[in-house]
Amino acid sequence: MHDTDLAAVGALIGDPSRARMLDSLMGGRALAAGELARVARVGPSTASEHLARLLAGGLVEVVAQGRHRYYRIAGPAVGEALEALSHVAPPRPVTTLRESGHARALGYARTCYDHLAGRCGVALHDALLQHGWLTDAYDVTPAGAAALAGWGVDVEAARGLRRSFARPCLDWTERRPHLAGALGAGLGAALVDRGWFEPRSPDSRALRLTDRGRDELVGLGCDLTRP
Amino acid sequence: MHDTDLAAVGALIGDPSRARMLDSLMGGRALAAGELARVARVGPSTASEHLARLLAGGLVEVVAQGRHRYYRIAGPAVGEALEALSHVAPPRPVTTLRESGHARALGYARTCYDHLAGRCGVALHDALLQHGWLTDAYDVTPAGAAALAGWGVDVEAARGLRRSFARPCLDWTERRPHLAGALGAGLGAALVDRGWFEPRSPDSRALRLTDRGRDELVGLGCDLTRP
DNA sequence: ACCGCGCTTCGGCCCGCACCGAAGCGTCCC
DNA sequence: GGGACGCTTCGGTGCGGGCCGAAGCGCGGT
Repeated sequence: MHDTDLAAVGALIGDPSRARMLDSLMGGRALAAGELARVARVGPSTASEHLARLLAGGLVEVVAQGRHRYYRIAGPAVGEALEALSHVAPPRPVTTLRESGHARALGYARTCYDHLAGRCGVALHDALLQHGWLTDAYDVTPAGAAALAGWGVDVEAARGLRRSFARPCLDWTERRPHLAGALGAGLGAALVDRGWFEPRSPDSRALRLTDRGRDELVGLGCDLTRP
Repeated sequence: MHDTDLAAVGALIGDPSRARMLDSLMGGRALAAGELARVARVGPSTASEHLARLLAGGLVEVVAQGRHRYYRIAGPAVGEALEALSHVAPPRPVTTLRESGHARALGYARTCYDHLAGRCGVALHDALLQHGWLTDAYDVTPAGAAALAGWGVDVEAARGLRRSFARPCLDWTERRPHLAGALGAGLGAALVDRGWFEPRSPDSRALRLTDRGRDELVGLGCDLTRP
């Protein structure tokens, strides 16, 4: 039996350089150490030390490919913890036009570890419920499974994974749920594969909704208007 | 529009003294500054400074009563964030027999901000579902509402609150859901009022299951055996 | 009114951690 | 094979934050 060391994990997240790294990794992609040094705005040696701490603390995992070392978030629980923390984190007022655009983009569509979040994520979640493809017990109906298969989402495969199948994940920008779990992850990947969303940059969580994506989501009844 | 400052909230939690305070406050009661100084094992002046930071950061709120200042967790979102962080926090191995007992007690029954958690919390959640008092969409059936009313839980009042009615909260010791939301909070309070659970100490999250509570829960079909 | 108590604020001290540059190791490419 | 590149480790530096004791303020009780 053990107790947990909240202070240790808080301190890991509590450094600005490490927080910037985790923030980028929440985009769901694995990033190389050099890239993480760049987003954190520190030198390579400093980044190495920070990454060693995140690794030892279990928040990230690493895969070596030749001389490149790719780091990624260690699993859904870490993603969930960071998203939950975002709800209680103080706002950081934006000071430049560039930051303002980035914050707006995050609020519209972004990756929350492995699934779609933001305005678009919440609208999609609502539409799935509205169409009866998803039940309010977060199960998929036969009609829903058929429709999602048309999008390239294998619902049965998602069901067989050793993680939560589908569940609401409270969106920090919308304050309403978007879809998480194995189903949310499958959907997020499929919608990028189909070209409905594309990454805004290689090291950011923000996604861009393409014209095709907008047409499809609006056709589905998603309310994408900005509040 | 704004972005969040993950580092700032991480740093708040990342100090051992402040983490100990938050840990105690997750017991759901408001604690006086002097009590928090004691649990954090620092002097009054240091405790004041830490509390000022937690207050400024929005993690706690304060109520003054005469010369006493009572601090408590600022709301359910903070409780949820701390619980989610507990899932990814490194284990802190216990080094004394006293700590070992405390850790075991936490795993058996504890307050997770305002609802019952641990083995007992999960067993109760499962029994509510098993009896059909709670649906898998986390709504209460008429039979459930009647039964819970018999326990002193006003289900309709819980439904009218400006917070999530009922939802699963993943338990960090059991790795399965216990019941959270307004319903979980009402239930937690009622079971303490009825003497099924009592606090182990004034500044700890750990609860003791009374003989009466055990009889009632076992009679309900709860599996309280330790793994 | 006076004293004790709870709590906060302030100034000073010290330790830990983030940072850097340099050096070293391994991989990749020509 | 040699050089460039990506990354890690190490030693040294400096700064920030936690800690304490002292002082001050307000409340409660006699």
